[in-house]
Amino acid sequence: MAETKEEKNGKVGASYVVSSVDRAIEILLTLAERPESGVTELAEATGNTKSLTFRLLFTLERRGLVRKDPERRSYTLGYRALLLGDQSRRQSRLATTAEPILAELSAATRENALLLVREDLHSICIAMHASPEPLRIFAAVGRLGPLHAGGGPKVLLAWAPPEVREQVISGALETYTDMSISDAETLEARLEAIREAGHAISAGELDPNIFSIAAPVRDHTGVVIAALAVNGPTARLNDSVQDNISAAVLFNADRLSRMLGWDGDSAISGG
Amino acid sequence: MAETKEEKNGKVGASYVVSSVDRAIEILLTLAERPESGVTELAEATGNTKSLTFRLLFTLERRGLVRKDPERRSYTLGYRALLLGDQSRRQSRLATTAEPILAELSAATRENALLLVREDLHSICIAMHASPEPLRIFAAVGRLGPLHAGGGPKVLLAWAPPEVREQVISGALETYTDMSISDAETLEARLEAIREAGHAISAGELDPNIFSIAAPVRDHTGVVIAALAVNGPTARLNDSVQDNISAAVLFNADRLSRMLGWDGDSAISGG
DNA sequence: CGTTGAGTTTCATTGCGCGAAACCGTGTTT
DNA sequence: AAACACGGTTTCGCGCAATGAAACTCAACG
Repeated sequence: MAETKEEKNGKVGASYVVSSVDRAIEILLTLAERPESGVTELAEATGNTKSLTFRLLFTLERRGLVRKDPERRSYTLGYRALLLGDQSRRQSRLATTAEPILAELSAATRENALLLVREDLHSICIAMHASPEPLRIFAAVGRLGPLHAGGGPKVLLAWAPPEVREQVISGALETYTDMSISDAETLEARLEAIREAGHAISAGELDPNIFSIAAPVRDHTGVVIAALAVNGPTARLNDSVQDNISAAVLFNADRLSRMLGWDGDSAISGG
Repeated sequence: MAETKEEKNGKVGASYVVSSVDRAIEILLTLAERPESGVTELAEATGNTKSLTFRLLFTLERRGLVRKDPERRSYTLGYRALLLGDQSRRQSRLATTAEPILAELSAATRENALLLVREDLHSICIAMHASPEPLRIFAAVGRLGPLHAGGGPKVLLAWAPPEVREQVISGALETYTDMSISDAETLEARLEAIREAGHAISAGELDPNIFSIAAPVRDHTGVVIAALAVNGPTARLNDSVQDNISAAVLFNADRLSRMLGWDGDSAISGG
């Protein structure tokens, strides 16, 4: 293994990366965030030449991962991408098991219910059920986030292996709002508090108007593998609502853990 | 444009395709069908060398499109693929609009409800709602199928542009069961009948135990852009069920068309 | 009818993708 | 416990395929 993943040097991280493939993926991800882009626009966004961008799009289109708009002036993600997303979900025991729980949790709290996992030094939402309310937080499955801000992410970080915690804590703690934690010691203390309490409650860390309440999900070995979270507009949060949501999140996180084969004690904090 | 897509010659279809990207996509698609594959297995399945397969997987993993199993002996689609699938759906007006209709149609008929579109000479399912029954057809979004077999595909073909129809009809009509249409004239007659009736009913063409009832969906210009279909086990099909499902499919296909801005007459058959 | 800006195509050059083969580490057989 | 088998990983060097630059085409606009 050694340093297959030595990426100290910003974006260069070469080693075994096939660069054309990497650039193609970048185009797909760009297109995911910004549909209806043209060749030139994508070329600029990804920093590649027009010719290359054109050829990559051509390749992707042939496989159905990308689709030309009829009017022939822009590209969008193609229907074949649906297959990848769908199969990815099916292939994840965690995501499929969580689905009904997310539905119930969302119905009970009337807010978004999400399931997050950690991937390297990021959090990623792998499943979600949207709030029934007209005013709701927009969230998308598959998008990367930080580990040091927000309820779900902090839960993941609190129970992450020490070397991960250290890397995050000693790294640059990006601030998103003036509620974001930017100080290493504060963060460490908060994580300890979260482990103690068994869940995290945060508000305004990623966006001033969003709160999030989250609890850890364990696999059959007791390791924390995900965070079950509820988030919504802070406008709807008050003490009694907070207590209700906390209880629901804790209950359902525990239930999910047990569905995954865990039979330990909810109070343990090892990870 | 000219012959950018000249692929007469089987698999070679070169022109603007960046081959490493193409092979990477092939790995993703293989992984979609066959999770938990190892490097060697994938190398054999895709006909590439181990080294190349390894490098491509490495590249894909770095981007989260692929994920190593903890025990380090196999790969699975990664969580980042969820983003592509999800965003692809969101970006498709058709798919998002159809979602509630599929849910209702499935609930009303107690069978799978699907929405299919044509992509070149294939059909592809872009959205579906599964039957509530324990015995149900397994179907996956994003998978390619033929145009000449099955209810939905035949609807797509019936209203496809003439050149597409000709290509399919004059091509090799693969047979899946002994009910599959393998004869050009029979197919042509069936398509005409489908246009006449405004919907298609077929049974056992793709699989001996599956029936399918489908109707066309039109966009605001009146062009047929999709097929709304219900499929299920032939064991549950009888005359009255067939009538009910046909009515429900026709009604909902029309409703969907109108939600997409069509305001013409259901009886027209132009494409 | 010129101009602009997009997408497309050509071309030549060379960097990097690629296959072959050695290497390593783990689990299995004797 | 040594030998084996099998998958994943790494190295190496060749040659071609990926790439950037620039020409070209075509619509849209005025």
